Amino acid sequence: MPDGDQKKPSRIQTRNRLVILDAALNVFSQHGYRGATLDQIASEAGLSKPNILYYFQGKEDIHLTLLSQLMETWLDPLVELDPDGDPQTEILDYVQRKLDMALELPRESRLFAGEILQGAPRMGPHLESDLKPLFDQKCEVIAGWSAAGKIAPINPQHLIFSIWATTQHYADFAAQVTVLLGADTDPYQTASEHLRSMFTAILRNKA
Amino acid sequence: MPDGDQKKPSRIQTRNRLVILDAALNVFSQHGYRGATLDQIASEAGLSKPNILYYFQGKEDIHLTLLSQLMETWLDPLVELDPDGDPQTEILDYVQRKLDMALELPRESRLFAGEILQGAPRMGPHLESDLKPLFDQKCEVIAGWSAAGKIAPINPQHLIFSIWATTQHYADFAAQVTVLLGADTDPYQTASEHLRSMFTAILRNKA
DNA sequence: TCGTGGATTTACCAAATGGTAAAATTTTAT
DNA sequence: ATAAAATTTTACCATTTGGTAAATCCACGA
Repeated sequence: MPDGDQKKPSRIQTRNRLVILDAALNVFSQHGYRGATLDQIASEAGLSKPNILYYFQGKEDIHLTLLSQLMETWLDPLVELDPDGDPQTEILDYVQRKLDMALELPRESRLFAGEILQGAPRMGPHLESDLKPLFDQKCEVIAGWSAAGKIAPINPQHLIFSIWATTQHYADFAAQVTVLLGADTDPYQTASEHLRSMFTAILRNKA
Repeated sequence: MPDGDQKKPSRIQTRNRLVILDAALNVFSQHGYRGATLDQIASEAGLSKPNILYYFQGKEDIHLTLLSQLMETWLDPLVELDPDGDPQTEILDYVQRKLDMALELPRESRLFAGEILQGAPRMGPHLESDLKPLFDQKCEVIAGWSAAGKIAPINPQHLIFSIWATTQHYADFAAQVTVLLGADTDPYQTASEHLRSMFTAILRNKA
């Protein structure tokens, strides 16, 4: 009997929890936490509302589960940034990985964006405990490269912000991008080229 | 008797409509359209719920009014980009105006971001009719500068996306920025310098 | 000062919301 | 096959939601 189950989950449990989380990702990423309803999640999951509450303790539990799972995926591209690799390559590859992730997981990107937009009320602690240490660590790596003259002098913190902003923009603001580029245009190719050329210029910059 | 009033508004009307819109901006920008409640808006405005519905036809009317008013303000910095000015100066000044606006009007930035994040269900038409023509026009200006060799070769559409993304990031993701930079650090000065140096590098780029 | 129309409050309402209890059904191990 | 456990459904419930009707209050010009 699930909810706060300790034993290993049955096949049904595993399947239904996945189905519910997938449905919840659709709804939460589209309407935000307060705008999402259990009925909508239930309907999208093809289950009854009480059935959903059999697998999760409540609305907040579902949301929190999604955010926790997402955090790992989300930090992954930054984790892979290798202090011993070639600086230029490492950063450009990081940009590419972030862009790929935004385009492959737009719902996740929007869920994250929505939570931050609302002041991270349910994710503040995760930011402090998971994101900040990694961020600080990688900032030092980039600062080291910068100091050693391997890349242009640059503020590492704001560089990372710029990478996040420009890549996630294509997921979070997809509705706007689509209108402005035309529904037929696929932004991926051009976006990828633009970002590569842009961050190349920044890392080369001599002033 | 207001609501869809035709005659010129009284002092009380003007004041209360402003108070309501300000309160609504707080609530909508923090919780999104569906997550916002009339009770909350009323409470924040210091008025009763029926009193609010005396001035606006309903929740959607308030939201729509906010978005319409916002659109003008939001396009303004781009309107000011002068085709006859010095390209480098014009673009860097545009970046600066966008950053200033994000830091001075964070609620407006978040309201806008939230609406786009949710697929622009109530603003799609405005994007097509107001934003797109201006966007296309300014893209051609930049493309002209690029073709004339006055700035580096660059994709104008994605350049503008990058400007929007990097500047609005400081308003929309303020919760994250605050955690990562430390609550005591004021991001404005460093962000401004970073963005100026970054976009300078891009516009100078020879490849 | 008094009437009139604008402004506000009180008292509601139907629908939707997150959630629960318990009965009914299905799965699983024996 | 059958009992026990896991799963799902049915029938609710209290609260909140957007919104309305009507009574009341109040400002202000004649």
